[in-house]
Amino acid sequence: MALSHAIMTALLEDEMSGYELAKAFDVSLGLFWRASHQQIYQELHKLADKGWLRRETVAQAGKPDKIVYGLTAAGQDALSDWVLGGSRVQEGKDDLFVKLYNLGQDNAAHLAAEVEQRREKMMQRLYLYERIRRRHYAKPEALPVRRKGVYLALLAGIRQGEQFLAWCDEALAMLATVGKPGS
Amino acid sequence: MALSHAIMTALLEDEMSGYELAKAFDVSLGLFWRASHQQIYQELHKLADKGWLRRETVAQAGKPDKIVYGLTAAGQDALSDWVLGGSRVQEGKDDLFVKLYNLGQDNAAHLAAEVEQRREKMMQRLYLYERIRRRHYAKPEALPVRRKGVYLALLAGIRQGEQFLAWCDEALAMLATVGKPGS
DNA sequence: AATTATTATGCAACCTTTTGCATAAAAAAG
DNA sequence: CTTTTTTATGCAAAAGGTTGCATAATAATT
Repeated sequence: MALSHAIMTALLEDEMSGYELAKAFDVSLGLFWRASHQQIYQELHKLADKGWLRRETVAQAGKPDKIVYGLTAAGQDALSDWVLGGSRVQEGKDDLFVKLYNLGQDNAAHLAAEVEQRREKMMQRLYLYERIRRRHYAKPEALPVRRKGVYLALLAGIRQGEQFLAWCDEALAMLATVGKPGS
Repeated sequence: MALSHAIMTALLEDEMSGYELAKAFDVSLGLFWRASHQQIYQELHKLADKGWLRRETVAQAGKPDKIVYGLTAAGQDALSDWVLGGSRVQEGKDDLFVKLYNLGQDNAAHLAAEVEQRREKMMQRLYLYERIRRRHYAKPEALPVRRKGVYLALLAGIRQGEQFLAWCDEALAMLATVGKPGS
């Protein structure tokens, strides 16, 4: 289970509340590791109980109180150790590829529409990636060490997205020939 | 939940036992949808109870009996309907990308080793993909409709894999500059 | 003035997936 | 002849993740 480590990683630079973490996950680490707010709140409790996070209630003007979490020394150690251990990969699961195994004249149009939709979504995501890249990672060689790692992760996302767009185009071209009169 | 539909998809062409399904998942659909044998056996029971699969015990010479499953008409209908519905994507989760956010002089060598390992694994997988492609999908335009879909899924796997290899090379180059004397 | 959106946290039920164990027959290896 | 591997199926506990609901304060909208 590495959600805990993803959360601690997000807390490396800034202290944050559960709510802020949930939002940060949507635009940064979350692009590589999705988590719902329920999961995050639960995990924060566990990590605080373990002594890897410190919790502090902060009163705010004009907003409800929040509980801000920060890494403890023990948390930092645990995180460092984890990085040096083995990695797990949980391969993604996508209905679309299973559906393609069921391709036929009757569903070719529907599948093409789904591919088109995915293409759109990926375009939007790539747009976000590129904006982040230009703003924060324009000169990757000049970055401080830790940020170079973040850059590499971002780069993986960009490359994968671009490749996916190209595949969508190929798939759409082939799907267009299926279910047409001349086939 | 689409494991059930992945299983039914695998049974589209051949009837199979749970054991055979588990092995087929390792080299075909399973490249897009991982499932353990426990999951498969459990799902087979559910699908048979629902009436979407037919079960038949087959005695074998020199081997234990097996239970062979095949799609029923109801199962085929359910599968067809599912293809026309909306899709779900469960994005993959990979410790490696989270770890990259923790890059530092102390762990750069370890992370490089992990990337190198991934590269190796992907090379092997790509080798398998390419063999399948050459043997069964050499002329994609000439394939029957359903097989064209399978080809597109395979193509996605190949393209993604090739992209990943390229990323690994870039990552290794950058990681090599971290933790070195001149940085 | 009433409704909707945002900030903020959390419980509980359920579903899915993983992990560990158990059984059993036959073939292959040592 | 004993051990290991392959074929074949399954249970049960635990972990991980999703869905739905609940609360509560303030800000913004209609």
